[in-house]
Amino acid sequence: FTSARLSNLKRHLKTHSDEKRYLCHLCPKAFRTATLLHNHVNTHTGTKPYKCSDCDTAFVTRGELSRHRRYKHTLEKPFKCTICEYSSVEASKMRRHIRSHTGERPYPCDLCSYASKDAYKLKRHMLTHTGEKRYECCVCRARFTQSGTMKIHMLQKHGENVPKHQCPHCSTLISRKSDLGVHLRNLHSYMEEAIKCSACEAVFHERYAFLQHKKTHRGGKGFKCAQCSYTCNQ
DNA sequence: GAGACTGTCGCCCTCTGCTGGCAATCC
DNA sequence: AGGATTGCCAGCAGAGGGCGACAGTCTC
Ligand SMILES: [Zn+2]
Ligand SMILES: [Zn+2]
Ligand SMILES: [Zn+2]
Ligand SMILES: [Zn+2]
Ligand SMILES: [Zn+2]
Repeated sequence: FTSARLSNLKRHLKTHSDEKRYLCHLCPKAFRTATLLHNHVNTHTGTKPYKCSDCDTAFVTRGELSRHRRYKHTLEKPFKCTICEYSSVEASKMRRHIRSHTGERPYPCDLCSYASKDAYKLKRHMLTHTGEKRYECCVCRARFTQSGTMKIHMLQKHGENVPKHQCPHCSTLISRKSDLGVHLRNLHSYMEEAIKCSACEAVFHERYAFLQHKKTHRGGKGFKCAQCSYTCNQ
């Protein structure tokens, strides 16, 4: 702790020494100031004097209520990113966001070369070293490392009449959206170097069109050379 | 002193989307 | 029969939202 004024330092030192003269009568905890004790007692009694007028949540302090109202109701976001359109309610969120532009990674892992842009991702990453799987499917008891992974397991394995994703370029139906992305990249993206059909002179820049074309050589209508792979349709 | 207000740190949650092993399918 | 292909799947990282708590300051 550092401070420009000696008086502040003296006051700060008190926080280390004769602290916690205010005792909670409902539990063993103690506090430095009456206000802190008061707020703590409110957590026992559930007393939250500041009620939101637009929903039924309530808070211990006025500041918490006003932040809540910015998040949920007024959507006022005072902190604006100078690089993109993002804005945030809290300054710390903006600092965190800026790192997604700069790529700065201040949270290195002690056990591998990974470094994270925020504390939460590092903490989550550490679970990969311990092997902990803290989420369990309540139906089949399978375990997962992240809650979102379990959620999609629940949906895909135990869900009923889950809609699949229709590929916009062919008739394939795919369960997961991200797997449709893989499908699109593999079969429906433009390829710089063309593929030539081994049975004719046709040339393609899209894998799906190439595979569709190859099927036209099948079905017994073609004439196939017995010595090599040459075929033709006439 | 006791509140009120502000700025900050930290915890934990969700939504999102890519990766690579695996097993089913196809030819 | 056997290799190539490809959706299924869990693992795992990117980004952002919401709240609890507290230190410092100011006002009364
Ligand atoms: Zn509200
Ligand atoms: Zn930005
Ligand atoms: Zn690591
Ligand atoms: Zn399950
Ligand atoms: Zn398709």
